[in-house]
Amino acid sequence: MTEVEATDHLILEAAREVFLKKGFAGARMEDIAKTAGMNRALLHYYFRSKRELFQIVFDKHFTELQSGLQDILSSEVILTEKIQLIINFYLDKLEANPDLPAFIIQELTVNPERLFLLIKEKQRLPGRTRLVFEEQVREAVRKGRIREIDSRHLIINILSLVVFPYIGRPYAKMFLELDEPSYNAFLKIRRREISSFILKSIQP
Amino acid sequence: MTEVEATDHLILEAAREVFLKKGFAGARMEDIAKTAGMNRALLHYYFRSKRELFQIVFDKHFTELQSGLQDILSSEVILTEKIQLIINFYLDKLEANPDLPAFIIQELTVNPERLFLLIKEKQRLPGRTRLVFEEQVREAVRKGRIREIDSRHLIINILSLVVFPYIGRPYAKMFLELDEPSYNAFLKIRRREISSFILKSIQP
DNA sequence: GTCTATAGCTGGATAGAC
DNA sequence: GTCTATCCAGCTATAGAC
Repeated sequence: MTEVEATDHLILEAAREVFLKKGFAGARMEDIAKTAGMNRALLHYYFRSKRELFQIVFDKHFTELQSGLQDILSSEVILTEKIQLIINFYLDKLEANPDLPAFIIQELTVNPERLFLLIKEKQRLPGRTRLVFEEQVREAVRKGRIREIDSRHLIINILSLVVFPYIGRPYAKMFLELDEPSYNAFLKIRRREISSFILKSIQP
Repeated sequence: MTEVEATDHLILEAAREVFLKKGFAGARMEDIAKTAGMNRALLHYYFRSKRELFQIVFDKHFTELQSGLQDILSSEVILTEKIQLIINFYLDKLEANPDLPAFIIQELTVNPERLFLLIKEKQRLPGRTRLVFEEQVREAVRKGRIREIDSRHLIINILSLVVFPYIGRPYAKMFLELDEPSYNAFLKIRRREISSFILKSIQP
């Protein structure tokens, strides 16, 4: 790694940290600079603008999540195991980056057009992989292995149960009256809870 | 209603509209003023600051949601019906105010301390009503009417399934490749889907 | 009460010395 | 490449005329 690459990397790490915690609007170039151990001017020397820096961080995280999900959806494993894989893939990511969902959702809400550019760029429309999953669900229903259910609702249900406790963390903490460590413990146990909840609900 | 009250009300309505759509940081006093048909100076004449205006709007919506939920949780109806009531209460609110969850979550994420002030002010800790619900769930489990489940996970599951499709709307729309009207239709059907999903998953 | 004008601050971006 | 100094836009908030 050359020195420039190393500095690039240092800045991107700092940017990741600050943007994930504060979002685009809330983040200050000053904070990123300090975290990276330099001043604002140098930041702008390496990356023209705040927006550019943000896009790099955002695109990396979003693409990682999305292509991970699509890989699993289009893979050739039986339905129940596939559901398990999705849950574990997401929860692993979220345990490592608890702020990730809020970060992504907030940006998509402010800036929904970006999504289509990103998807087109990566040449990977969700439709195709979703159709594979849809067919698999229909097949399972036909064979009587699960109850009648629309695959779109199923996938949204899975994502809801996995992601909401992270986006809604401050609310859930208050409601359940748990402090940070207790809430994290709650989330740990929850991994198993989500699986059985979903598997139970699609039983024939 | 006096003239002052009418103007107050006019401003609060405008503020509600703008804050819900843009959040605190994204909202501009100029936008609120225009929506209310006046200029910024007059806004400041009626409400000292942007923060004050925001708090009024936020507190009203949050308290409404929260006390509605607590009323249902502590009411005396059987468990399955109670679940149904929660789902319908939330979905009615969300259909009328699709931006509400993102608005609330975003503020709580940036400003979690406010929550405790709000709760204390209203003299209404969630703990007590949660305990009623907890006991009800335990009772249902004991009587073999539902399977063994932790009431805390159950309530978080319900909220997840109801709220996520609204917070994650831009993501879900892209993933399911639906335009705005189709997605709204999807959400309409979903109301029934959520009920059966939950009720199925807690069967003994 | 309602307006115009403007003060004052915050924060992204750039110039220019080293 | 890295820094200090500075510019400038955007926005909240207030002063002051009417």
